[in-house]
Amino acid sequence: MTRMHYTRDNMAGLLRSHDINPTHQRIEIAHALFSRQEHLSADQVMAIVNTRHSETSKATVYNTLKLFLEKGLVREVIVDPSKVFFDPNTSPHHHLYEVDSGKLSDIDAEHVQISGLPPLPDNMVTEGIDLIVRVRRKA
Amino acid sequence: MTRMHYTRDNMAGLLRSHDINPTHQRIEIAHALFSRQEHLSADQVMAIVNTRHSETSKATVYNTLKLFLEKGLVREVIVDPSKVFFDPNTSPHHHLYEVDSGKLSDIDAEHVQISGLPPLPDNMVTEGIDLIVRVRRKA
DNA sequence: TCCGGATATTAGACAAAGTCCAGATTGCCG
DNA sequence: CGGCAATCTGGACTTTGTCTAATATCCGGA
Repeated sequence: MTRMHYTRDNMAGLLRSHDINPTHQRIEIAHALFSRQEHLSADQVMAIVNTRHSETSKATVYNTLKLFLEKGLVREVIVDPSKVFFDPNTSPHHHLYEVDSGKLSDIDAEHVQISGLPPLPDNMVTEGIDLIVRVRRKA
Repeated sequence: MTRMHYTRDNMAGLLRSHDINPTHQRIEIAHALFSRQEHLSADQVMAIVNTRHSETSKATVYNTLKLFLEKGLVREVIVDPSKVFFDPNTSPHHHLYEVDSGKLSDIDAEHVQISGLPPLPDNMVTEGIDLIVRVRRKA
């Protein structure tokens, strides 16, 4: 996979390719997530987008992140009871969570094997498997 | 493992064995969790404990659940962004989460193998590995 | 028994994350 | 330009959880 530049223009294309109407606010929010390639909470996204002067309302940030989620542009990572993180990396991967610092990083799923899971009932489909390794700094 | 009765008297013993002073409120909260053997949120615990007449304050419910957590009597399950579940089953196991209904059930860890996780940095220790299988009812 | 300190509990104010709504803006198409 | 649909907005609201200062309970010793 070639390294690409996450310019605002490219964001517009990315949004369109996911069937999302690329408005100014949506482009800024996508840019915040993708240019950093980091896990961000809604709060953090709002702070980034509104650094210079307030441009985007809280409601829009939440609506947009939910929209991105539905359209498969980002993933939701639930590791901290107090806030949800949004992950611009949608390729299969797991997470490493440092409980004291709150730092969250990716674990490539490529070499991780999970076996022995019991079969699901017929009327159920797997939506996703989340593997979270919680670590702590040694005393 | 023999089936046991989760009487309030047995709860007192259980608390003592975990180095917890068995007060009336703590016994009631432990009883709510262990007699049901279910995943309960703080809200649900409070509702159960206060069914007949209000007996236990919100602060005490939260304090007590946090205490149980520290003492290793229960586990915390973070699957729903809006609330934390407390799990009286502390033996190694994973979770199955039905996203539409919010129903949460256990997956015994005995036959599940997870391999290929990358090594941790030297100064880190694993606190726990959470595996959550998210399922949805077929359309 | 009574006292004193340590431990627990409480009500209610507070904080943070997220939702909701009704009105204002924007952008597009004829 | 006029109108419609989609989007955005401020702000009120809800929910989950925390904090604090005051009160209650428990227990050991004199």
